[in-house]
Amino acid sequence: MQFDLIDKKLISLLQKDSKKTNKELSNALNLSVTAVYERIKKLEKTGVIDKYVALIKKDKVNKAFVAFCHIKLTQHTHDYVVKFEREVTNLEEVTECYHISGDYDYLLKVLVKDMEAFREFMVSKLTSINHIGSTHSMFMINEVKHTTAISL
Amino acid sequence: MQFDLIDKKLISLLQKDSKKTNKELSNALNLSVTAVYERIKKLEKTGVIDKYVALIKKDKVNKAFVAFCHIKLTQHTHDYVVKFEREVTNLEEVTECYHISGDYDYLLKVLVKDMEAFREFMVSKLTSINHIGSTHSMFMINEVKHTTAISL
DNA sequence: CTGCATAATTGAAAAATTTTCTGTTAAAAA
DNA sequence: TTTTTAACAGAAAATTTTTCAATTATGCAG
Repeated sequence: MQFDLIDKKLISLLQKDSKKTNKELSNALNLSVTAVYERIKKLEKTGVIDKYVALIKKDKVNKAFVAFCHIKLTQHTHDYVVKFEREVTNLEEVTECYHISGDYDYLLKVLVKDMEAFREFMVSKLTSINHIGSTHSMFMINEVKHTTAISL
Repeated sequence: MQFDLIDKKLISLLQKDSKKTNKELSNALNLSVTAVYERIKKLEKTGVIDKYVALIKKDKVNKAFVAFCHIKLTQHTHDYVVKFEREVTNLEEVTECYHISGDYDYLLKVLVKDMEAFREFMVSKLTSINHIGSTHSMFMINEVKHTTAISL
């Protein structure tokens, strides 16, 4: 699907605040409420808009400690990779896991309460997954920028 | 603020799908619509819920190429740090920027169209920021897991 | 344990929003 | 130019959010 300027503005607005009413959007876009409604439906149907979510402040729910873990596997057989990926996905502390190029195979984002919780996570959860060769963790000192919005 | 089981379920549901109606939520939680409404309002007022957003599929908007950039500064004077952080924040390709511990100072998540666009980003945007000592980039091969939901 | 104050819950009414519908206009294709 | 299709607008219908008044639960001081 291809976007005109109105679509781009609309997507931008919805990425900032999905609770805006169609009337508010229609004002911002100089369109009728129905036109906005139909455009949004189209964005949903074509899968441009994946879903609508509430974003939670992590410090309000005791998950202010963020770690980035680089992980290397011992082997890269299909079975090992699939198993590793499944087990990592099932860890609730892991919010993101990317297979990446470079020295390490994976990059994980891990959210926990504090360093102690992270230690516990490493010892009893992460390193208990088999076939992990080595890990290297970095800790977030400050979140300079973090947006879910993609600019287009 | 402190959460009971209902709050936790509610937060979990809203993190998955913020478009659920209060009636649907009230069914799932065995509560009245108003009770759900009041609980949500409280979560918003206390800042637990930061905001509501639409999540876009990056491959649908030509931003399927994801890079993680490690960056080291030449110096760490207050001025340099502040300036770097401001300029990086202003780059639309950078969706995330974390000040981190370890060998490098920052970790960036960069969204662009393809490798060529990334090259252009590096040459004309990122490295044109002063006081960058060195960079090390990794490229996403596959997104194994990526959720905005924090489990609690 | 009792009474008071506060907080949470409920159902119903009111207000606002979403969704549908019909017809019109604009744009693209024949 | 004519035909077809897509996008748009306004109004009605359906649904949802929000407010309101009253009730029930909860915590605390006496």
